[in-house]
Amino acid sequence: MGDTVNMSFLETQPAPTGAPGRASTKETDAACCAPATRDAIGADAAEGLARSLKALADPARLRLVSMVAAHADAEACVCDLTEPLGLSQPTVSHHLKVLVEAGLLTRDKRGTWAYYRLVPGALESLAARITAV
Amino acid sequence: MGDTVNMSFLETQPAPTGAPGRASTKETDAACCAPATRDAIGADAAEGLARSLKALADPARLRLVSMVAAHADAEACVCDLTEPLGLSQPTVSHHLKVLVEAGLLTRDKRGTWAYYRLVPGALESLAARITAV
DNA sequence: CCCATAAATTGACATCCATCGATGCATTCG
DNA sequence: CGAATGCATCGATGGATGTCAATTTATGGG
Repeated sequence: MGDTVNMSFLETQPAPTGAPGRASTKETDAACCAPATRDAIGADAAEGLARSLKALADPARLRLVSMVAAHADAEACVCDLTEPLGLSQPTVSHHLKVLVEAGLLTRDKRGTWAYYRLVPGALESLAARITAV
Repeated sequence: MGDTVNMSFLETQPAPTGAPGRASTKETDAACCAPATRDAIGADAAEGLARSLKALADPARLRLVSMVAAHADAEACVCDLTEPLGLSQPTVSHHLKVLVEAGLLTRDKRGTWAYYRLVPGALESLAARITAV
C-alpha cells in the first residue's frame, strides 16, 4: 500500500445524483424568495469537494505546498521542510501524508530521503471546481 | 459591530512580511534537495488563506453557497435553505454566519426574512489565490 | 554486524467544530 | 395587545483534527 493516489481532483463533476429538481408539487406557499433557476451542487459532490478543500485549509499544509512548488524541480524532501515550518518532524510527515492522499502531492522515496512533488494541474483543477459551485 | 464584512478575499497578496529570502548564508550543507528558486507563501498569508478556505471546506456550506447562487437574483432566505439541506434551522443560521464573516455572502434583512446573496467575484478571487500558492 | 540518519507510525492530549434543543428577539397580523 | 412566524444566539455534546514525544521501520556506512 502507500502508493494509492487519490485523483479526486481531476474527476469531472458528476451530475447531481438525486437531482430532486424543484419540488414544486409540494404545497409550499413560500412568499419569501424566488425559486431556483438552476440546480445546485449535489450532496455527494459537495462532500467530495469539501474533503479536497479541507486538505488545503490549513496554514502548515498551504506552506508545504508552496514550499514544494518553490523548490527547483518542484521537488523537496522532508528534511528541508521541517525547519522553516517550525513544526516537529512527525507533524510535517502527517501533513504531507494528508496532501498526498488528497492528490495534491506525490511521494517518491529514493534511498534515505523522501521527495515530494506537486501534482501538475491539481491546484488549477481545485480552483476550477470552486468557481463551478 | 455586526455589519463588518471581512473582505479578505479581495485583498491582494501582500509580500511575505519577514521576507527572509533564501538564507544562503547559513552553513546548510543539505545534500538532499536543490534550494528554493522562488519565495514560498508567508506564514501570515497562509494563515489568512487557510481561514478563507476553511469557510468553504464544509459540505453544508458548499451547498448553501451553491443554492444561493442558483436562486433567481442570486438571493435566498433561510426558510428556503433549511429543508433541502436536511439540517436544523440553528445549524443553517450558523453556517450562513460563517460564510458572511468570510466575505462570501452578504446578509440583508427585510421585514421578517433575511436574504442572503453571493458576493460577486468572491469565489473567483479565492480560486485565484489558490493557484497563486 | 552495528550504529547513525531519515522518515513514518503510534498513542496521547488539547482544541476546534458541526450539530441540535431551548431560548430570545424582532416583525407581522388578527 | 397578544399570538404567530422567521431568524439569531446560547449551552451542551460528540466527533474530528493538529500537535508532539516516543517508538518503529527502512537505508547506508564503518
